Amino acid sequence: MARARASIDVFHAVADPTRRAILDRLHGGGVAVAELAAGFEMSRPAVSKHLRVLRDARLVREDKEGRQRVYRLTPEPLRDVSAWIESYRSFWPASLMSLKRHLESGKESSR
Amino acid sequence: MARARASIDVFHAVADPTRRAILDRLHGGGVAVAELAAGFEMSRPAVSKHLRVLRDARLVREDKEGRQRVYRLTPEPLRDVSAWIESYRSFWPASLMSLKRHLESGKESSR
DNA sequence: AGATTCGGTAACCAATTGGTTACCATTGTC
DNA sequence: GACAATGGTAACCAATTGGTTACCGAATCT
Repeated sequence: MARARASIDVFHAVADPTRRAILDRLHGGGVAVAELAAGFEMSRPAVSKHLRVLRDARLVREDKEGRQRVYRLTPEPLRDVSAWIESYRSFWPASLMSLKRHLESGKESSR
Repeated sequence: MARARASIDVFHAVADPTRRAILDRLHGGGVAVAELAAGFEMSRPAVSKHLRVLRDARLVREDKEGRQRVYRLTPEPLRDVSAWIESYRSFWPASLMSLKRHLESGKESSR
C-alpha cells in the first residue's frame, strides 16, 4: 500500500513462464542481456520485450555497466501477489505448519 | 509436487483481474453462476468462460444443485504460486517477520 | 407435456501477446 | 575517426484472449 500504483501489473508479468524463468535466472545475481538471452531459445529482442514487462512491473532493475545492461531482481512487488494469496491460506492449513516450521528454523528461538 | 500436472496454469488463471475478483467473491462461500455474473459488468457467458479457466486450473469446483451450478473455492493450486514466490522472500525480510507474527497469533502456542 | 430458468458452448470479432527481422543509438576498442 | 559489440525499439505477423450474441440441453414448475 505504501507506493500506490507501484506495480503496473505484477500478476500479468508473472503469468508468463519465460518471464518467471528470467526471474529465476536472475536469482543468483545480476546478468547482462546477452548472457540472459543465450539461455533461451528465442531471439534477443524477444527477451528484451519480456525484460520490459518485468521492468514495468518493477520486478527487475536495469543497471548500465559499460555497454552492457545488467538486470537485477527487485521482487518487492511480489509482495502484492503474496498478500493476495495470503487470504486463501486458511484453505490449506497443512502448509501453514510447514511454513511456520520453515520460518522457525531460520530464527530458532523466538516466541 | 504431489499430483503432477494438477494445475493447467494457475499463474495464467490468476493473471486476469476479473478472475481474481471471482475468486475473491467466492471467498465467502459457494455462489451460483447467475448471482456471480450479476456482480460484473460483462455478460453471463463471459463469466462462464472465466469460470472455465478457473475450473481448468482447479481453483474452483462446480457443484450441481438443482438447476444451478454453485461454484466454490478450491484454492490449493495457489500453493504452487506461493511456493514459487517463497524463494524471493529473502529479498524483503521485513515481511518475513510480520508473516511469522501473523502465523504465531493464529496458532498461539505450538510446541 | 409445455414453458421457464439456469448455464455451458459455439461462432465470431477486436485487441493483445509473444515472437520475428530490420534498424538505430550508445559505448568501447583499434 | 572507424568499427565492433550491446541492446532497445519499430514494424510486422500469427496465435491467443476476452468479450459479444445465438443456440441448446437439463432441471423445475404448472
